[in-house]
Amino acid sequence: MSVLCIDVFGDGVSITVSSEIMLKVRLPDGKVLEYSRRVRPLDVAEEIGPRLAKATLAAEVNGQILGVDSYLPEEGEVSLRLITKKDSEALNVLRHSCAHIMARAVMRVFPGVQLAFGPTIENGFYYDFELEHALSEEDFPKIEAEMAKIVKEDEAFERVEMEHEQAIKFCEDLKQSLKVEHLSAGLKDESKVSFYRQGEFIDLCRGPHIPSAGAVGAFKLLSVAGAYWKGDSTRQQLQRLYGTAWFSKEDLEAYIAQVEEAKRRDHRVLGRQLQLFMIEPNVGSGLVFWLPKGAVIRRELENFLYGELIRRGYQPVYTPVIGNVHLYETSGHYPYYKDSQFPPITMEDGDMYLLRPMNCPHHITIYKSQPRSYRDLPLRLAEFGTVHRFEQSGELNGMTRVRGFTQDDAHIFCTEDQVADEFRGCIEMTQLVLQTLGLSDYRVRLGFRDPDSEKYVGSPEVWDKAEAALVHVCRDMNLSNVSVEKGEAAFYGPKADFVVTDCIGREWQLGTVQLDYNLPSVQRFGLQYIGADNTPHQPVMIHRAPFGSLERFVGVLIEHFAGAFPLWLAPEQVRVMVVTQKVEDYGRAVQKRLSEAGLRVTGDYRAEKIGAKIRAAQLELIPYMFIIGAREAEEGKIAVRDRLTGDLGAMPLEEAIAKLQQEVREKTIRQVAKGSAGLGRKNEANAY
RNA sequence: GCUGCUGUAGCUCAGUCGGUAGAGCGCGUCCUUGGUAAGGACGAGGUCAUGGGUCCGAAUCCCAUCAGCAGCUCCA
Repeated sequence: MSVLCIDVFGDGVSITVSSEIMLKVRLPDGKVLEYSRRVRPLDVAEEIGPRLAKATLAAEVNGQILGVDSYLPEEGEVSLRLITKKDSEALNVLRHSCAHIMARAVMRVFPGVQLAFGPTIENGFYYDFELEHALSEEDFPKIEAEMAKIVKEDEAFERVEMEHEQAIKFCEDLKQSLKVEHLSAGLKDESKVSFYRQGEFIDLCRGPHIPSAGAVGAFKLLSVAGAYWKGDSTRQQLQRLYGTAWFSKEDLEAYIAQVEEAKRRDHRVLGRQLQLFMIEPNVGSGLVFWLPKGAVIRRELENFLYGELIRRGYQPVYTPVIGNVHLYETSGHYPYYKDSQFPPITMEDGDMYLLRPMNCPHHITIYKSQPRSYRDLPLRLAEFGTVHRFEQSGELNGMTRVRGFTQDDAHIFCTEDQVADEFRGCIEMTQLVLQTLGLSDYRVRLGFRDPDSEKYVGSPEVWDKAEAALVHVCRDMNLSNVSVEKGEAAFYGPKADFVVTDCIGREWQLGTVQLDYNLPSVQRFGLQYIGADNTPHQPVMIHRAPFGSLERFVGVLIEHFAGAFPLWLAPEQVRVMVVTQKVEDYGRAVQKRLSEAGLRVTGDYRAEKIGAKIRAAQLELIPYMFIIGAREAEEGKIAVRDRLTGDLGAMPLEEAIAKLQQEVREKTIRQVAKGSAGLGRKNEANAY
């Protein structure tokens, strides 16, 4: 008698099934539930009788899905991961099943469709199809109606296993040529593959699936787009249909609300509304104009970082934004990256100049300009360096993906012994930057080399040493959320990328610290320093940029703060407004005093009601309003209004100035209210 | 670069069957001088992305180009 043990992933429930349809559920508290008719696998098993082994197994107790999967218990005990509804994994299972349901519906609406792949992604799923008809949103209601029908019918997902050859034949009979290709290419080494059947629909699939379609509580088709077969841009393009699915309607609604929130925070929208930046197609795609208000934010960030650079022993430099092509030939970037560079400028004498795509060769040029001693190291050269890369047109996106951008770049030249300390310093600086801006939710991705790949330069020993140093530093610093990803290294060395999650859950790769044993090498720039032993040695380089680029960083910040910047970054910190024009003179005097106190201030002396002026300032996300009426003018005070909390009452001007100056000095971040984007929300005064 | 969608006033958008353009916000002027999220009146503002084509006639239909959006591919 074969027994199937289901090991539970996560919270310690275990289920045992015998071939005689016996099932026990052991809960974490030790209690054992005898199986009941409500346990799904038994229902399915009974339907197919002796073919229990082929049944899809899933466990549902008292209406809760405990787990899903299906396996053939051939001999003895088989271990099977079981997923509880509480696990994030359970949603993925649900969504993948929903992808099958969607594919089934599409096949019903558009017979003859070819199926490609249909995996889950964050917050949803997609399925790639090949079909003549160009899918559009107009087709969604039809497909969704068919999906709803399938969910309502609540048919079970059934696992079917086949020998490899049998599977190929099977897919040929189904006329699913993409599946045939996948079986004979990607899966060619598998002796056995599985399919999942649901009614008339059957699809090559590893599983697992929900027990039956009814478990899908809510779903919605989202969009359709092109995607290449097997992710290869040289192969045919398929139609990718995106959708999302949840256990309940409430979850779906919450998700849709979150998407709406993201749209309202879109830096491209806020950037225009708040007059932070613009892009003018007549000048060029992907070329950013920093408008006066955006320039304030950038300058404040630069000043902040500049102070840190000096404190940490960096030496700021300025270098040319173009350079002779030879430089980039030596670095190895040209012509290797030719396609993503602006084409070189060719002079009459044949000399070629390149708009620099990176700053490193220029800093290296400074290093090389004189002999270096070990006493000079570490040499830390910093520059807000503007670079240009000709990104493909479809890759451009607001400020987060542009063709001209400024890196808060620096290159550290040091000895191998100094690598660990320097690396630590870079990480600390990046942490400080993120912490100061309230981007506290991030992970550090250590990109290591893939030992089986040959695209990396340098000896394995050096790599091992570098990677070990990184791990050591991260461990030593007690960094949480560090993950090692093999194959993610730069070709010249391992790196640590800071992947930041903003306040609505999206991930952005911003800061980076990279170890480089390649560019200093004899094959490249042949950098040297004279060691204590009076012989030449090769330095190690560290490339680092805490922000990554000012453009992307500010783009992310706009969305993170929903345009409502902390006081020290706010383009306009205070607005003085008068209740009546009779006190305009006093208002202007207050404005002048604020300006002298170093605050960025404007005044609103229009012949408008005070309510209208307040509203305008609220919508412009100005942190403080100093309101002046006859009373204040008489008492020599101002009435302070806080954008977030409203009227703070009257206070002496100097007291208010001190309060604001302190807030600027401390770079205070006042609550970023989730669910409030700031602009465009009407009749929701409390949201601010 | 690829697939699909989109392009009308500074912004957000409407414009039916093809008959040479409209709203709100914003902007300007005037009236109003007020107490914590919108006072009123009047006015200016558009070669309907650009270039071709069909038609008596094109914002509207067709083609091309450019740009934007979503996704793919890419990201030193």
